[in-house]
Amino acid sequence: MSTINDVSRLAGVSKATVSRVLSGSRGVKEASRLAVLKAVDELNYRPNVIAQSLLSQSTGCIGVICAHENINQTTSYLYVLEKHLSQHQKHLLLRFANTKSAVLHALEELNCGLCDDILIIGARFPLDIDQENVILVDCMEAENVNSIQFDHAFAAETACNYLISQGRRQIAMIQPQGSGFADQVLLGYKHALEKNFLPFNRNLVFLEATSSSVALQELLNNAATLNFNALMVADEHEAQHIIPQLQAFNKSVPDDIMVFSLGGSLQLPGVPVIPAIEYPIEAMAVRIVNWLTEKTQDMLGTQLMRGDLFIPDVRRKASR
Amino acid sequence: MSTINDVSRLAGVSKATVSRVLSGSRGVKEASRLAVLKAVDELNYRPNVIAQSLLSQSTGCIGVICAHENINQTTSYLYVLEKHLSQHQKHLLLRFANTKSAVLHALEELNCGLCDDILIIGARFPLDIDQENVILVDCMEAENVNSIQFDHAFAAETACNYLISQGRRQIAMIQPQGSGFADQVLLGYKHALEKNFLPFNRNLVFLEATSSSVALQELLNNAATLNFNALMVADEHEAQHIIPQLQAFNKSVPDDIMVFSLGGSLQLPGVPVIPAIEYPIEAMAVRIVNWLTEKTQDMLGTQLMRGDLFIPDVRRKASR
DNA sequence: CTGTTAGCGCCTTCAT
DNA sequence: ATGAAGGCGCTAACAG
Repeated sequence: MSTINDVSRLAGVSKATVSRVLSGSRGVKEASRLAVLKAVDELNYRPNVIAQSLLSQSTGCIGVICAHENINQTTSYLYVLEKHLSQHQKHLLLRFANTKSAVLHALEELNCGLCDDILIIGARFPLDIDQENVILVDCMEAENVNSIQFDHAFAAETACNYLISQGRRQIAMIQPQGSGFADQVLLGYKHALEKNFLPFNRNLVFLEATSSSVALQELLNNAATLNFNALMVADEHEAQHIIPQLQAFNKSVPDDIMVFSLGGSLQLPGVPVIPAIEYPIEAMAVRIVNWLTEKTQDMLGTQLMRGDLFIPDVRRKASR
Repeated sequence: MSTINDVSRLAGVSKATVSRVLSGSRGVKEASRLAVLKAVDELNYRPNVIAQSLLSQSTGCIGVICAHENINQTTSYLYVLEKHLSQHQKHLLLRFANTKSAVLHALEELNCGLCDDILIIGARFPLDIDQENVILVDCMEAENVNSIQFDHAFAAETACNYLISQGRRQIAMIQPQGSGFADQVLLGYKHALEKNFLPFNRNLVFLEATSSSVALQELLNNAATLNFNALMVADEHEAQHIIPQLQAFNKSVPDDIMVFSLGGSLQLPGVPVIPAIEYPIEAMAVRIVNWLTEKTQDMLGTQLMRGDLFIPDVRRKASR
């Protein structure tokens, strides 16, 4: 790799002039400007970003630590994030970490000059971090200033309302252990019931379920008395586990039981499409990039991010 | 962030001594060693990797450009790669790029001092790159020295043999346009037929299919005469598109038609599990990391990577 | 054993 | 308009 010295020598000017030409060339004689450009082209010179980083004290690298349990959930995040970051000449440095210690370890490794800022996404365990350049996205227990959180109560309320509007008044709910949002979800769930003058049945609700399978079995064992006709689960992944089990018990989806995902739908080919709350990843990415570039407005933590209600289009079921 | 100067000042030694203590401290008086360590701890000092990189001319960053069409395919790659890379203190710099120009653009941006080496994964378009520090993984037309390629002919042959062993002698095949491996796959397919003394029926094979849907329709329209009972498709994604369409035509899978994926199975919950050729990602990651760290053995291009035959365990169908 | 010196490649004053 | 010099934070060679 050729350096600025090579260029300056070949062009017969000083390093300073080369630098000037390459960064907003103003106050440079046209002749030397051309000489520099020619030398640059000849040597195929590209300024070393590391040296620039050392000087500017910023690398343009954003560390992204994916703490989500199931990786498929993160894929769409990553794709959208990378798109927005690269549009702003920022680089995405990827890390996976499923436990608190793993996250902290990754944080340590990334946070020693390599990354300007760090995103932690989808952690389902408490994470007492309070660094200025770290922002938590969809993590639990983030009283931190820098965080983007989802409005799970609102999601649950919307979901209930939708289900009720579809004639489903016996709504069961399973939240896996350690989701971290059980109380918020329960709040929204209860709100919706209250507003619709429906009673709250404790036996329909499984918060902190060790196994969603077992919770489902318990629901099914009491199906005769509970008589539930809708089931809210945490995310698409859960839903796709649950649905075959319902079918195995001769419950058709959605006719007998409508399954609703509170955490987005993957919409992969081959899997049944179900109604869901879909969090606007694009909008989130925009908010993140804004914060990364502006750094002034701390509009991150001010308001919870609300998802959209996604309803499967039955007509398009078979099409691509 | 505190620098080595702060530490040396606080510890009352020179920068050099600090550096010595932190990197394989030998030949340092115990007293000053402890003083340095104390100062380091007090200031919470961590050496700036950028400055180190400038000196060592290597950043420990590996650029990974995902050129796969469908992102879900890349997720498992990324996860495994990141695991192996971070174990070797290397960082994964992620980029998505679906077109040749996008890949070249990303390459340009990553290849100016930021990344030591760059991986391009799953490009389905020709990519005439010949840089020492770039390695192509599962890309088409990689006569390049640095590449890991999959043995698609072997995969097709294995697939056919398996299908024939299952009593499926009328094997259809759909390869999407621009997969880049159509000829290799065809080779393996023909080999298997020959070795089993089966005739080759041109109408069963769709290479360079603009739309796999249309190809399937053509197959189904001629189902009476073709009478096919197996169908090989490029990957799981294709398979999950195809299967509902088969079912819509009252063909049951796998009873009437066994669908086989030549490019791995995602094994997501909710989607039917089908037989497939599964490429050993872990082994691939090991090979890649070996090359990145050793750089000596060019065992990358020497042999094609062969996949394993994956057969769904029917008994476990309903379990997690 | 330890401090001084000289750069890694770049950019930014400060003179000229 | 342009060159020389200094320094970003660190390490390696060279003296002591």
